[in-house]
Amino acid sequence: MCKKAIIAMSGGVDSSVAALLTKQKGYECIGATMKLFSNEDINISREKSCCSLSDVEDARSVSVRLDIPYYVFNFSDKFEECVINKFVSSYLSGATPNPCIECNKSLKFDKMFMRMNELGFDLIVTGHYAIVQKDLSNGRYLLKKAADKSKDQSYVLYMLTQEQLSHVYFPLGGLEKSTVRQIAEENGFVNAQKKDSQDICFVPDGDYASFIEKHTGKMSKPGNFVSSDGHIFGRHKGISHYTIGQRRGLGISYATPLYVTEIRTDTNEVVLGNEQDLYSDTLIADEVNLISVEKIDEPIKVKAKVRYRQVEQPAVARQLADGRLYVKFDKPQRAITKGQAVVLYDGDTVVGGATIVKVGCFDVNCG
RNA sequence: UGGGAUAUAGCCAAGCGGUAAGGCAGCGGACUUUGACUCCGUCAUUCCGAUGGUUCGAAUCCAUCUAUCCCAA
Repeated sequence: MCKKAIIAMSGGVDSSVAALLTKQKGYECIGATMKLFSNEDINISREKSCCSLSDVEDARSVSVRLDIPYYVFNFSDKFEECVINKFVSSYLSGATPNPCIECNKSLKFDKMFMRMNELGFDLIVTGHYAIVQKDLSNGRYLLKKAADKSKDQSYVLYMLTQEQLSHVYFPLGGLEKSTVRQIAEENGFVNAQKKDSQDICFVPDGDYASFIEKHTGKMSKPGNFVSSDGHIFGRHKGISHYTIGQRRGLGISYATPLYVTEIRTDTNEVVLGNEQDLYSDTLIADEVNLISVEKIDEPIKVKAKVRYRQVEQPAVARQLADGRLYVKFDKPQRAITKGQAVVLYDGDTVVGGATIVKVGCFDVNCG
């Protein structure tokens, strides 16, 4: 019997080609774009966000060409609740969130799954560059890096559960990006040459700090830039304007480049220091999701990365008694940041990941 | 108003008679489905505090003025 797939179509070239490939595979397909927020609300042009009118038009155009039904699902309430609110509160608490991961977790692979079940479909298909495989030895579904390592998106998919993995399909996992564009070209897709998306979709002008001010209705609160030994460099624009490791936009002239090394919410201070002050080798992360293993009883050697587009670094990981993840890198890493995700790899396989909550150079003895 | 010192781009700063380094900040771009980092480009078109002078030629030497700082009063 033929599988029924919902293609999550953003309007971009990747998900469009994913739809084509899924259809070619003989699945019964429908295309769906998630309406995540109202563009009017955030006062942006139609061109640049992930579910703007023009994106919907592009997705619809491709769906027509593929002769598959096309729908727009309004998930804006959930998006506001799960992505935007978390994004804002994370920044206000001095952390740096990754909203794309949260969106994948709460929308693409959760809300969309509910819709999939309601409609009696079997699969969610997206244009992500990653590979899902079943480990025949233990029956677990594995998430692996894409063939095109420069486009690999397994990092932003670490939170997929076994249940979700058993119902997703990533047709682009084995393809090069250039091939995907070529396929789009050959099939006359309107978005074949459309630029890759970037920036936060609901903050297309990149000014997320202003977005937070508008969303909360409160102006960010200026405070002092200080050094670790208490010297005051000047005034900052408000904690949410900064992230660990940030260099540009500080507006402080100094003999050497200055970087944000610490954000102190209690005193509303932003600590600046040198490049070498940014390195630390240990972190603790919560909201753990493990994929290739059920749990980590004994410390395991892994490769780990603490941000998208970082080459994985050797580390030892283990779970603490409370379930949180403890990761110690062989070598100190630059600008490990609270709120970002740490993702563990065993070769090309994602072991699991979690949200960083504590960073430093320390040891944890209790198991 | 005795003595000493310094005045170079938004900030710091090299230059020591031969036609204005560099760093920071800023700006532009590349990279990127998060924020960053990084990389590339740009940033004093004969005003180098001002005015004169010496010299083929001065930011660099001289004089005066102005400003600021320090020490004495």
